[in-house]
Amino acid sequence: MAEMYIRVAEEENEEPMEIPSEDDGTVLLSTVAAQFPGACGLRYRSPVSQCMRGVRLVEGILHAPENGWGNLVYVVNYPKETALPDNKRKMDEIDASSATKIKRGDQKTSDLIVLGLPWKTTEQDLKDYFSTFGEVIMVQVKRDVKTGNSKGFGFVRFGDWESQGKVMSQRHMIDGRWCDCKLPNSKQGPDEPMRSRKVFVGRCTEDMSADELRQFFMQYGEVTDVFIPKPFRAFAFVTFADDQVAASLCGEDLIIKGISVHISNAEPKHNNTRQMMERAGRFGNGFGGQGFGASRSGMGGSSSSSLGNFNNFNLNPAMMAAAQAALQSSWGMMGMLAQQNQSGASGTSTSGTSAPRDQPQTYSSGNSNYSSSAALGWGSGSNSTTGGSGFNSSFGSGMESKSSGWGM
DNA sequence: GTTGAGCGTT
Repeated sequence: MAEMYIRVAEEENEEPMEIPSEDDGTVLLSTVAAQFPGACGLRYRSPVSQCMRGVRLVEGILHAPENGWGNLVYVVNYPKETALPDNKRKMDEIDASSATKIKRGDQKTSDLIVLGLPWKTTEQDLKDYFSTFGEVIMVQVKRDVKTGNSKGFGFVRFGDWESQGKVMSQRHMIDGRWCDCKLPNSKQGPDEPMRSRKVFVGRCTEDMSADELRQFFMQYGEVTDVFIPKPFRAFAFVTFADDQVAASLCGEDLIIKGISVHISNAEPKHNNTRQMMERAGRFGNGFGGQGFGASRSGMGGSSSSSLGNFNNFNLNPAMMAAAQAALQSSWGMMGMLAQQNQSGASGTSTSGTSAPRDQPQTYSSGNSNYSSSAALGWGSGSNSTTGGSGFNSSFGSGMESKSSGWGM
């Protein structure tokens, strides 16, 4: 079938945009969503019945009505009535809604990190590419100071919120590589696990591509990220723009390409103190025999000082500081392994290797290898002034050592 | 085979 376009608009009487179809005459929901972020379907007014009709949507693919797409204007469906993008609101509505929007402060743009850049990509290349989405007010390519080589990532900032949203909601082919644009870790506030926007997708099969997953999950809400570990491990992560969408899917079994996958909440990536503490608590009975971090619900709330939670245990401040230092240092937990038995210490160290980039990379920044030989003594000895139990008990489980951000 | 890469010399 020859290339064709269907006409799509935000509202029935608004100026339509032409959206390309696939060779087989279907239209991908992702194609629609690329122009209308958050779109979850299409509808149209039947010339016969004068009623609105939904367009058939199967696993991210929109199928033409019986007599083909024709010249009708298709109207975008959004998951919720309120999801209409602000820039499409009518003027009087803007005045009404902008006050609350601005008060919430979620209109401000932020630097976005651009991951996966080809080594050769320059700031000019970035600017040229991203300018098609809106006004670009800053681009950077991060380089090794000594060599001047690109580190393979950069930053971009847009002048307006809508451009930023659109850029974050899709992948980008830049100089021949797929790149992702996300909020950098430094800008991601601490996110309560319970309100995570990311879900874990278990029982994936190898033939489910990231793109297919994105198209599938798009029906529930705007998808901002899909992650499939390589090599294949039968699971994936899908991040939504809206935490409520993520929450609503948890526990569900969904059928993708005929396969039942299981959705559950994504465990936090263990790379910050609190999360490591919580996790540590789940393994060997850590501190004072109490378990450590309590359950999520128990810990909840205070996004501020994660150390505050230590007050529940009889550890003196020096130990608390040292504990945090140890957790964040490249020694990870190893430094804290007391001379004791390691009860559950086989751990889940993801093979610290691999640089699965398809371009040769030579100048890597090594962080890694915690040689298990050196055991810092953490006995009950001289440190403990508060008498109580020290760090005697085992602190098992291989912890990774990197420290960066709130990866959710 | 059910828990993830990489994050900014200001």
